Amino acid sequence: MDTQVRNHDCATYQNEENIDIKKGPWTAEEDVILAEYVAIHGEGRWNTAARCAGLKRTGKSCRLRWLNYLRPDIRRGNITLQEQLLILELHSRWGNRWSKIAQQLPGRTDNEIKNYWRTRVQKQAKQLKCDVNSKQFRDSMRHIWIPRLIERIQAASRSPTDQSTTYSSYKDNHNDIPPSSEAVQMNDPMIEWMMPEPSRTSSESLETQVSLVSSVTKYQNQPNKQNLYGLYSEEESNRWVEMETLAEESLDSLWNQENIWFLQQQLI
DNA sequence: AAGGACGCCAACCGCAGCCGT
DNA sequence: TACGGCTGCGGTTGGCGTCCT
Repeated sequence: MDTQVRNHDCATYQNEENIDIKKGPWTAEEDVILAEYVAIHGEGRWNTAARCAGLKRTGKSCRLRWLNYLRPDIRRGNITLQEQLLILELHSRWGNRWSKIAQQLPGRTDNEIKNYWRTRVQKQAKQLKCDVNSKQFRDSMRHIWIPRLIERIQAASRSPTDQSTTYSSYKDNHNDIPPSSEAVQMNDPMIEWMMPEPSRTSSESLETQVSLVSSVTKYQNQPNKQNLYGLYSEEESNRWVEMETLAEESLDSLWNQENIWFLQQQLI
């Protein structure tokens, strides 16, 4: 295979390049050819790579295959709870900037995060009968999903065998988190505390970017402890309660046994 | 057992920005 | 400055596997 990469007549192939560009799934042989080419010549210059490696693919296709599949530091497996939390947080800040979000999750690709968002998160929005970019959905994410996600991570870190001990008590003490029209601004302190410090670099680990314990502490120390449902009209309050119930019901599908298993493995 | 519905994910497409000539 | 090639990004699609009836 190595000789196939090195000895291919690049100039000859250039003359044939438009004859039959291959599309569709990559074969194992193509993977080996591309991986060996990159190992020798490095990343970049993908059109040249496609030609000189003898791959009947476009440069774009080669780049995508390398970045999303062949790269040695690709992280396989389910999105973990911490990663889910970070994705939710970063998306609330940056929107559909998948590559930027992916930079904060080592080993994850923008494609993977994009797929995760579309298949999991947008599904939740659909179940809540609201648009994924709507204020309602952002509210439910910020006030229900993210706190509960943090709670689950905390619970897992406390007791790997007990995943459900504390959120109900947390809710009992924090049923005062209705949305307000001003509360969902991107510079809202409620969002800010969840974000990595601006001075931190993308090379820092996931764990250092999101201090989960301090996050929960800050969240629980929010000054507004009164039942703010009373500040809203009956219709608005009913809508919020309905949305919260729906979110609670649909939330469980966001995490699965694999995530719990992963967390447990981290704690062993 | 069969087939239709659904979810997931790899891969493609179009576009924009950058850079060298 | 204009142009063409390359790269990267976000949106979309199609195929495959699983689930459900």
